[in-house]
Amino acid sequence: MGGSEYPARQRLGRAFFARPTLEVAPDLVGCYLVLRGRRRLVVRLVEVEAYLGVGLDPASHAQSGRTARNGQMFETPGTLYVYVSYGMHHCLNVVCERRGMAGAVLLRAAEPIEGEGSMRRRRGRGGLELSNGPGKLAQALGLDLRHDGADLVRGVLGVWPGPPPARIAVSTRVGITKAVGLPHRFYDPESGFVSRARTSALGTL
DNA sequence: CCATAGATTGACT
DNA sequence: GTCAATCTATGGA
Repeated sequence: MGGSEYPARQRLGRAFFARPTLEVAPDLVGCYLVLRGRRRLVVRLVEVEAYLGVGLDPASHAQSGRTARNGQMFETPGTLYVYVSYGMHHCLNVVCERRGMAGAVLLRAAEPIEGEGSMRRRRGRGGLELSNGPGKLAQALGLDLRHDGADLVRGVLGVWPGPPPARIAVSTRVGITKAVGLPHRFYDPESGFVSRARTSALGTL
């Protein structure tokens, strides 16, 4: 045990992320996101959304090709894509697909597992408000544009396998106005930290 | 150049 | 329930 493992097995490697975004997304639900800093922060991912590549997904930042903002979506799988939402919040995405092909999974909500005090200090509030939304999660972890491009396979931030949820619910994505019907949101229906808990699931995996 | 929408949140009626 | 905050990207004049 040398601090590179949480809780016991190895972190997810490049091959996990270098797959179609719609395969990676549901597999991330139940995984641990671990940040090694002054303190170790650990959260359990409970809600994610898939965003596809050029010409494949009108709601995706990559829909119309590469720009200054979305460049990381086209880069190495297993890296972090961070963007600023509504000019003030940060959102975290895990880059998928092979290099050159855009695709990313938005991390929408997670349960605090370790370092909750640190997260509460950053958020200025606690309970569900700690991390039950994409902007809240990024703020709780102290992640922003400086972390755009961070390597999840080798860096201080990583993803570890966790006990798989009993069920994974599928629904349409939250807060978009294009491609509203696509079933690209995946979450653990048993978690109270899921945002927009009232939205009804289309089914379960 | 100007207008507007947006993968959101928090404060307020 | 409504709405403002605040910045990027995009589309039209």
